[in-house]
Amino acid sequence: MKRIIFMGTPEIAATILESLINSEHEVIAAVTQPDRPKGRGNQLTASPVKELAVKHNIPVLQPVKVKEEGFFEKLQAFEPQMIIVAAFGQILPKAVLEMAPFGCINVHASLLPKYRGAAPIQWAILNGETKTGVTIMHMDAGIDTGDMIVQQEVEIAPNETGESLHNKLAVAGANALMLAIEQIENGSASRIAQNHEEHTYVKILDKTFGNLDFTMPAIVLERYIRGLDPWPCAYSSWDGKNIKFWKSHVLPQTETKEKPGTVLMTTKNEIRIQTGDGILCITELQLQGKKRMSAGDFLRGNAVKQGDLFGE
RNA sequence: CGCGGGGUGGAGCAGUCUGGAAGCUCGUUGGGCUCAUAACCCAAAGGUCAUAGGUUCAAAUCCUAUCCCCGCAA
Repeated sequence: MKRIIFMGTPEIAATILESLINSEHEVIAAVTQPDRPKGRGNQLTASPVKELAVKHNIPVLQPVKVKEEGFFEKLQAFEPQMIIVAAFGQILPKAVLEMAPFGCINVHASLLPKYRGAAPIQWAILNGETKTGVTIMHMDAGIDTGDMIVQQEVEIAPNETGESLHNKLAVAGANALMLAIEQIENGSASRIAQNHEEHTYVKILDKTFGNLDFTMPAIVLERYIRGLDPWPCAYSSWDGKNIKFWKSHVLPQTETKEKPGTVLMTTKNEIRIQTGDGILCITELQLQGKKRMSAGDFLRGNAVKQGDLFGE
């Protein structure tokens, strides 16, 4: 039984925090990013981690910067034996990394040393990987470079979305973490250095990333639609309006190539769009201001015609 | 008070500016055609036009308030 300080912010961190709360260990404080204005009306919104912590009466700390004056002392006052970090969103100074006797443990959603960085889940799908996983490691000064304790693989299904994979990894991450903590406690934890030469680093995603470039192959665009679901979401434009894509599949090229982005035809249930290589069939989408709906529903009220161009 | 779109038969939309008998594409049901059909033809059912007030001879349409859904920006 350890006195643990948890640091994390988004949904995946909340899932891991929940498993800690349900474990024999004592979560004595949660550190998360400050509340931010969010959504319509710019309501100040608490992070998922904060919400969960508040629900369980766990003290919440929300430093703007971990390095800010006096914060280290606040942490120290809790006398943590271990610090668990999962998608926290801030770089931790050395003093914090070294303050707990049992160290600073990180949960990362990839099989390190691959996919270091901020968006490993989405990138695994975008790159067409068939498996990914989670890594539990000792944190060091680099970004996702620490020695590894436990790894757990997770299959990526052909229809995997960013959301479904995120959920799988959250569960796997929680399980792997429990195992790692147990091993640390009984002294059996391994400490495997990463093969740094094989590392890859993925960049953080932003909104503009979802703007589909139809000159890319259909097979890649289909991955974008899955991998960027639910955020930041693959989108394009039609008739001057923004339109999000939620579900699609790919057909091999059968006719003469048109300009990428051109609507080749519409059927009862899908919109077929020319890409740089192959045909992308959209089956579920969302027009700005509207709910997401099947392509069939969409076509009943919106006159998408052969020859229409997406993305302009 | 961040900006904006929308709530119309089961689904997706038009109609609202310029008040005056509720429409389109589908779906459903029945019938027909066909070797057959997700195709075609004929017919039918189904809507207090988000809610509550107001203006008017008359409101989906104009005015006021409320509820709900969604896009953008952060």
